Amino acid sequence: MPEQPEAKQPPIYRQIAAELRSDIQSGLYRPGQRIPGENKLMEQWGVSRNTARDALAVLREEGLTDTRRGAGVFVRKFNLIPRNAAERLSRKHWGAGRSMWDADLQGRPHAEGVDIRELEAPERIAGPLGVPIGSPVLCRSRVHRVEGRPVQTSASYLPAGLVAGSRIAEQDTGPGGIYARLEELGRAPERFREEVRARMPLGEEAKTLKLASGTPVIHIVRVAFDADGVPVEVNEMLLDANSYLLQYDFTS
Amino acid sequence: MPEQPEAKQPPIYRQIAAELRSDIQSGLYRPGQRIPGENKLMEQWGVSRNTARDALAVLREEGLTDTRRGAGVFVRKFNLIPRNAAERLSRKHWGAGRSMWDADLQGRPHAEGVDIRELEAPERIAGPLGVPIGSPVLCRSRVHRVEGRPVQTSASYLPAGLVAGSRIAEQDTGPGGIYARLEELGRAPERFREEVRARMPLGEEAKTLKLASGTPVIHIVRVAFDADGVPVEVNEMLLDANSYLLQYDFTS
DNA sequence: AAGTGGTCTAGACCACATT
DNA sequence: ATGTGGTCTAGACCACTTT
Repeated sequence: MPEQPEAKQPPIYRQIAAELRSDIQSGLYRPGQRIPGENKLMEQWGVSRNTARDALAVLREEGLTDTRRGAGVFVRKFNLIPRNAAERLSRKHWGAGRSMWDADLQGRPHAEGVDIRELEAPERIAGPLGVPIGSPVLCRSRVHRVEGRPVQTSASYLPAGLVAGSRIAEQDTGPGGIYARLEELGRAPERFREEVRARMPLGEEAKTLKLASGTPVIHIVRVAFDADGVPVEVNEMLLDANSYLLQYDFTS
Repeated sequence: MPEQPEAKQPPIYRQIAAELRSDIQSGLYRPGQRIPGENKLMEQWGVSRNTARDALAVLREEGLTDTRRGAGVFVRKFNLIPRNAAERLSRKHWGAGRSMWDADLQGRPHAEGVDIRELEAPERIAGPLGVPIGSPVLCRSRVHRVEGRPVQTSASYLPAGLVAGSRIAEQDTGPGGIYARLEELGRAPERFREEVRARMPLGEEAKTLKLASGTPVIHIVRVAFDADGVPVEVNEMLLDANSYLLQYDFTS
């Protein structure tokens, strides 16, 4: 009698991961709750430390768990900040003297310090901004925080010639922010384009956003155009993907 | 003389990863090119296999490299498909009898097989679609491919009552697709909202999209509203984040 | 046949958090 | 003080790809 070829089993560490995953998704382990760690898995499954680690690494890379050294492995909690692009940038927001950032948080606290410098436009900025590579641009960069936790970095680039002498180059840009100032210069932004990518953070990015592993970043490049269709600002943002829900409205 | 406290070095595997990363970003290793593998790193750095593996795992999780068993580790190539939401869904596209999918690819080939079934609306669909949980909906799901490579899964949900008897429930929905059929029913989509998240794929998702590890997915839920603001369709999509560049245009 | 990455064991020591 | 995860070694065998 010919032997039935056994269906090839996945490796042990994936079996362990699969069981833990389904226990999380079934709600057996709830968000914030602790799941079996390396030592427990070594016992329960009779595997070595590295194999148990491999299993836990799968879940960590899937973003399902947070590991805290010395404490254990915990089911991750999510807390999405809705970010409606059109609403944030509608004239009534900056026209009324509020900052765009307020729109996201609906009044929640946020600390910030703006770094302002003039530099030579790198290629990825010069292109969308419609200026020659290396030409002088003003860069306003900052880290956005929610309850002390960094969730986004952003850098706003404007042609140096455009903003020279305006409050845009100052720490406090005044009521309505840079868009209100651009309007005073007769270059109010009319149209926007956002380009959105998602990828894993590089070493440095993960550090500044304090990202747990298994957390992607959302990379947004927004170009603001004035009434003549001329770019006036390029804003490059990096968002903690576990903290954001992007919303885009449009019509046919 | 008091000793200067040595700046704590990062672990070896991170040092190795950092060097390889900068060699990739500096262009020393170009996309598609092979980088030192486990055995090479064991030699060069005098470390054990697992430590070399840990270093390569960092790059893999950052999405910088692809590893091919038996072949080696290679710098990843990117090939972004631009996806302009508004353009895809503009009336002139489906009005002219073309499928939305064509807009992305500009004529590039794509195979597809649509799976059609009626099921009870799960919570995450029923909510946006504005129907009770468990009520009957038609689901049209498929895998989108570019040059044979799966890059997206999508599932379109419509209230069963709305589409009963129309070609929407058939394999071939006819010229202009389901949106043209909805228009014939007097329920043409007027307004859309897309909600965009990014996260790591779960085990099954990674399999169907054939995702290399270190590749996030972009999760889009699009709701289409008719002229009265009533939802007529919910489309849930999962995109290979390494294959897509999303574009959104809007005005202030 | 030779080389590559994938899985796994059995130990060890460390840094950190909790008790 | 104890337990946790983080790093690392030194082996081993396997599956796969390339030559």
